[in-house]
Amino acid sequence: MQKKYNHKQVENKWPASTKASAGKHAVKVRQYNHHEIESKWQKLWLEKKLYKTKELADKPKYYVLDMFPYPSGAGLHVGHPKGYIATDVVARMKMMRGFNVLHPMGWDAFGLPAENYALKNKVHPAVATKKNIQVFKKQLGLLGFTYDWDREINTTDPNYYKWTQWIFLQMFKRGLAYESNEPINWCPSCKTGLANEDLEDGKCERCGSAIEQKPMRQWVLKITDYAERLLKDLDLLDKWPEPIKEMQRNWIGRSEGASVRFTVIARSEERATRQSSDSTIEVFTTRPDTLFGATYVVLAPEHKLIEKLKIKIENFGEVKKYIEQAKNKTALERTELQKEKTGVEIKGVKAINPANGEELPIFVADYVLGGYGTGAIMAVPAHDERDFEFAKKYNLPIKIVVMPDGGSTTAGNTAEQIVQEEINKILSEHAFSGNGYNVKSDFLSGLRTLKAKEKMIQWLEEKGFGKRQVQYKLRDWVFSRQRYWGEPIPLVRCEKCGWVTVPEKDLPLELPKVKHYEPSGTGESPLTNIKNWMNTKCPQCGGQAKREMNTMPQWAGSCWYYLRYEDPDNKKALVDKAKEKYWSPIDLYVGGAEHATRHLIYARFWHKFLYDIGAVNNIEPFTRLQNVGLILAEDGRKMSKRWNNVINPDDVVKQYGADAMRLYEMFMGPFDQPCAWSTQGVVGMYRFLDKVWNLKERVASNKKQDTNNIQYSISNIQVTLNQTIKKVTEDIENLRFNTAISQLMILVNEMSRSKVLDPKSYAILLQLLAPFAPHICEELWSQLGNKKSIFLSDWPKYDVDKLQFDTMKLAVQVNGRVRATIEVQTGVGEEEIKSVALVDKNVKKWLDGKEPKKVIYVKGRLVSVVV
RNA sequence: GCCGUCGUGGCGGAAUUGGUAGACGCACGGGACUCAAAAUCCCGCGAUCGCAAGGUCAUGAGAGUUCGAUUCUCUCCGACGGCACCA
Repeated sequence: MQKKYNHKQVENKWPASTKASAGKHAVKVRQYNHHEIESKWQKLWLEKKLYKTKELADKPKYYVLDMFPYPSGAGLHVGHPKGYIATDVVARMKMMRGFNVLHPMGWDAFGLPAENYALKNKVHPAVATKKNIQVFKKQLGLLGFTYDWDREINTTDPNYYKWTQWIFLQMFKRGLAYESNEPINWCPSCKTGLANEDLEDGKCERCGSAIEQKPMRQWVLKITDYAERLLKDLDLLDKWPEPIKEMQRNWIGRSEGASVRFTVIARSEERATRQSSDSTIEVFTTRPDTLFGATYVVLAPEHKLIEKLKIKIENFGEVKKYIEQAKNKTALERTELQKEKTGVEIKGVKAINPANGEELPIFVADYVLGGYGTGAIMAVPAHDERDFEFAKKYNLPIKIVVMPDGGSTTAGNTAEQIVQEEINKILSEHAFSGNGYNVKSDFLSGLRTLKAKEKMIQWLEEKGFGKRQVQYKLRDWVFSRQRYWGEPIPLVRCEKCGWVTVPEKDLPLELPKVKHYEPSGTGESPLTNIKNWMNTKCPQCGGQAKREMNTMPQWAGSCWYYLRYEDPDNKKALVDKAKEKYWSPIDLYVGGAEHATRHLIYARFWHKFLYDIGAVNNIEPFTRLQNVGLILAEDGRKMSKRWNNVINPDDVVKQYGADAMRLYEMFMGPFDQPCAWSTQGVVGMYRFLDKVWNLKERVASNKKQDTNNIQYSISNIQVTLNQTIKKVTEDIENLRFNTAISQLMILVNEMSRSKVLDPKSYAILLQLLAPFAPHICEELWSQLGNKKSIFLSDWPKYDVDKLQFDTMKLAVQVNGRVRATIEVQTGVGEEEIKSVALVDKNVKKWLDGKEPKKVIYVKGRLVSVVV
């Protein structure tokens, strides 16, 4: 792109006092005026459309993206832009390195917080959102980002959510969206159902209320169908932080094991007769090798078998009472009460252990979860801590079938006493849940745990008692919200046809504009009150029908937004045209680690689905992921209105300038680590920029008498300059901004020490600094006489031959301690260096006449002498 | 409880991945300039002994490998983050 600046608008005034020979105490020109420079260039960049992005065939593309913000009512604090600054630095450097860069921005504006804010302040969410976006946009504008605002997106724009709805429809058509009536997490304060991912310690992630379990009609997305791929493909993401991948692995929670069927019989205690029942209990276990140690079976309170066995159960009243109690516990209570396990025996029925035919008692207990596995377990108290606790409390038998390794015995001929000893040891405190070898296990006895598992699975499969099975902790995604401010779900309920999709041509299905949108709390969406919207015709048969009244959750819009930036006109049906994707996948994605198991899982899920239907051409959306470390307040706490410690970026920009603030946020520490704000730190950056500004006085003019000095300056500075080009380039690529800046400071310090400075070196400094401090560098660049923007210039390259000085200093160690420093010519060979080191007088002193045993030379570093 | 990350001056943090620990910045101390202050510039700045040259001790604690460890191994202590009755 060949853009030219109109320099009529830019006065290149050199300070009157500019003199190449700045004397020792020459009066300094005052600091640079950041107000003037920053607003001037922000305006010019915009006017000249420096950031206008186009698909170009002749340049490699680079797509760098921030997790787009939620435009809250509170505005930005200094922590928000940290990630945006980083992507901006990378974007600017990539631009200068010849890449065609896309660095867009948009708004994730649907969802609970926006709606709650609107309710509280008695404004319509649409109005509040619009206003908040304006504030955010203005604040971001002050920081001089490279956004192409022509590509701005907003998830609440019907033109946008048309495609959110479209994707939902595709999922529905392929059976990935289903209706369910299972109990779900219900927030009594937000008055809506929530997904597992929306909870924090059993509380609502948003408002902190205790979550209840409530059966409710809801739409659920079958993310579990993708569990295996979501897990496996993590291995492909070699540019993701390992901790984030680990968090996703844990969240998906894959475990291998077996499902085992226990036959249920009816046995009355008085009559001791055994009647068959046509029921079985299926359990999931990761330890099929311990099947011989099972001493009872437990059903979750939600287990359907209980109702089915009703007439056979002798103490049904008692059982029912327990189930009711369990139901009334909130998720929080259920986990908080884990110290004390409770349960009730279901009398009149027994389960048959398929391995040995033993009759086992059946319990109902809420330490078994209804939502995981089959909602039933075989209890092996000797080898599971929870079963152990429960068995102790209810005096149930504990049978040891696995022995820990070690001891003098070999598998197969275990001495009875040793076994008994181990048993006593184990039974005194804990279950033994580790691996070992089997005992008292019939055909498994003597086998090591891994082999025993395999053998048992084989046996179960042969006999038809069970099979190999994989389980995930990941649950399907509860996708409907009983709230107003979200995308309407494009489904219609017809009395005859059942659920029918809204035809694609009728999308977007717009959210009706209403006055009252308070949540009803009944489990129905507030949209229910809008009768003329709710009642509609069936698109299939034309009969009476009603719309789905729930809306989509906050995360829906952010699942695919990165694709929307591809399309500046917001018109094309780009979600279904894989081949037209120019920018995807994202080369660098930056955002907070708190999204590890929410947005980043949901988005990967949707992306894989879009891949399956041919809408995108790669299986992972985010090639490289980088986490931003939180900025804490000066007092070390989180920035919050509550603590009154929030720092507003507008104030910082006003006082010290956007460049100083950008520089400081990149310098404060390793990018991904949390760090406390320091206003003094910003002052330091301001001083640094001031130094850079004042350096221009030393840039030699064309006066002849400076020629010698320039030569001197060039040779003196060029090693540092080349080192700096190398380091800054590599550091920005690796997102190690703090060390890049410190290297720039080293260069500037050196330049300040020199009396004159050649314009070329100065220009290179400006180019290297420009991604961090774009305004001041652009200004100084233009003052050097450049007509084109510094960001259209080519990124400097370093000269490999000029990375080292002519001589190098080496440390000499004697027995591991540094005793001397020698200076040698760079090209000198190893043997010569060693002999130079050995004749050094300090080295001789420490050798004390002894002969060195060994002399080690580490290239360019040191010589180590061992005596 | 399980998984992960991390412990370096008064503070934020560097350290080429096993090679002179403390780069760079902040704070602090001294000096120059000034009537004075601010700003700016110069010098100093881990602890300790010494007038000095220089020595000794120092990267959470303890051990180990090595000529040499902030870096690798083991044990322990502490902080932060995630998950949590997931069978």
